[in-house]
Amino acid sequence: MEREHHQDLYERVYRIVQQIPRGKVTTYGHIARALGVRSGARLVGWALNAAKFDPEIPCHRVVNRRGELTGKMHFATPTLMRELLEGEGVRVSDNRVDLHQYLWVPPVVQE
DNA sequence: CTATTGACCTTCT
DNA sequence: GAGAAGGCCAATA
Repeated sequence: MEREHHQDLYERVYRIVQQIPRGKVTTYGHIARALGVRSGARLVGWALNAAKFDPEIPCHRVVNRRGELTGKMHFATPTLMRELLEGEGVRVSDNRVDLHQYLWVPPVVQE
């Protein structure tokens, strides 16, 4: 049995982010909860920050619990995240998306 | 090595 | 219902 290292956790985060359907978004808390760490939502942010230059990972589909685009300033341009979401049909108003309409809950990862 | 910060969340007041 | 505090894990100074 392999012990869980942080790299494995990062890999799981990337895997879930890649599974986010186009036109949908999810939150850091849901990803952390799907991974089993209830209060490890900040880790998701760090994981995405480490792979924000990877085009294979749609980091723009991850928002905070309020639906705000808190990570937009960490993209190449401050408006890139919003433009990517709008390009997928997600309506962004006041730097915020409607989670009741676009939220996608990731399945719980079982090992 | 300790202290502070960070793309956050839950719970208590 | 809104606001404050605590907690969690990892990275940086």
